[in-house]
Amino acid sequence: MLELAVLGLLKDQPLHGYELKKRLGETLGFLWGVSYGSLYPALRRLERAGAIASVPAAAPAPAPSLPTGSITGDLAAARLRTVAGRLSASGRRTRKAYEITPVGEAMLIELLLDDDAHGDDEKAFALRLAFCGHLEPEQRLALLLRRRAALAERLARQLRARGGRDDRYTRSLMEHRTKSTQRDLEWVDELIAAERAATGVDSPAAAPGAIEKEEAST
Amino acid sequence: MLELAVLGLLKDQPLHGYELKKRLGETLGFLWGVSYGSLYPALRRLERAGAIASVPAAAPAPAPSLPTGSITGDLAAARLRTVAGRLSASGRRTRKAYEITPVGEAMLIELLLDDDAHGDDEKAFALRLAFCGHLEPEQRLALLLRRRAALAERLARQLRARGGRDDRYTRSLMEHRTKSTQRDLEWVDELIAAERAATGVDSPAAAPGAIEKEEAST
DNA sequence: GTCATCATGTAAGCCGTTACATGATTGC
DNA sequence: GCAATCATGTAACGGCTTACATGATGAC
Repeated sequence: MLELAVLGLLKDQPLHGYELKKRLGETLGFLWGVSYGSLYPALRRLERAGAIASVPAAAPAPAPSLPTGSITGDLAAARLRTVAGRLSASGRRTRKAYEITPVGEAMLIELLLDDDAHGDDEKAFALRLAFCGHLEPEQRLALLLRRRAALAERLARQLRARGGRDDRYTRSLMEHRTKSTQRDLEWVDELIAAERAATGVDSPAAAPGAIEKEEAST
Repeated sequence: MLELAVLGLLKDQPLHGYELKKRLGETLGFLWGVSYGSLYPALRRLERAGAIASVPAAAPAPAPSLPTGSITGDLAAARLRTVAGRLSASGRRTRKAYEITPVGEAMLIELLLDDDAHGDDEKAFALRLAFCGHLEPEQRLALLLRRRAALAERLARQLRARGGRDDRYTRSLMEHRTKSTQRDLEWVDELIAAERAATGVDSPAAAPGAIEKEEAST
């Protein structure tokens, strides 16, 4: 799961560990916060697997002039820009930026499609959805449909599960959970509808509607 | 977290490991499914800590005649009743039922109140809510208020977090998550209101309104 | 020169999982 | 006796966390 997040972020641009952690915590932070103790080992694993490579000298593009709002964050960003400028001239000092390789891109696709879904299920889907822009339209649709099926099954189970603890609070909890699942289902249905509308309704003859931007090359 | 669930279930009645796992998977299953590999070690830990005790000969009350609906389940229940009848006469054969001790009840309260909340946060609260019937009304209210605060803070963070990946899917994801948090907040507010209505509005002078049933003794 | 921050990493541990091993009871 | 299920456990591992150790850089 961590690997999926890392590859997804590196697909956009090369980054070094520290910066990766920040993005994982800030821009993707509504998903989860990672710690160095898992991030750096993960980076080494990915490098050994050939999915990412230490980038030679390219200074990472330092977040196109969007102030974060946090004082320390912006100070850090300013300093980073300075450093990056020097680095492009003299070579980096201590930082190791990584870029994704073709192998890594293949792995990213695989992780996005992989049904196994290690871990949380909720978090796993959220992460996949956040990066599903890198998939082909049919693959994306398949991902959404699988999610829909899982949610539908869960809802059925929840509606069936009239048993066990009959406590005021437990009941309220179950009810709330069922409603949540229903809303999740509706949401995914909207996503599916939007997807179908964009790609050509249903038939394999797809209309050329580009949703956002889409690049596939290295 | 597992310990909280185990103690909460044992507070109602003595159970053996196998049955505990089933309840964790069925009646509380919307929370999570535990495996023997964590359940049995947890039981031994709790026993060593003096929180639970191997029950001498008492046959566990086999779920007061509520058919589960599942064929195998009901068959198993029937068999269990037979066995239990024999056991009460001749002593149990292989099963080890556990009952909660006063120490365990104290630990249960502590775990319910403990703010640390190891693990998932969502799951942790769901679990606490499922067993918060064992708390005093003020403690329960405090638990709900803390949850409310946590959700409010999360919502503020989510509303603030206008940055990072500006991707169609990520945006939809963030929006959906924000809505979910809002609904969770509303739900908790309802619970709080109900709690206040039941205990005496707000002042420490509590009205004697008993919501469900409430026992405190061993 | 010292402090805050950037930056990389290691070690130990937690909390859970899957897979495996074992054996008693009961229905057929 | 054989299979299914009830029932208890162990071993190995997985993924992530916290806490710790290290050091470079720049601001003052």
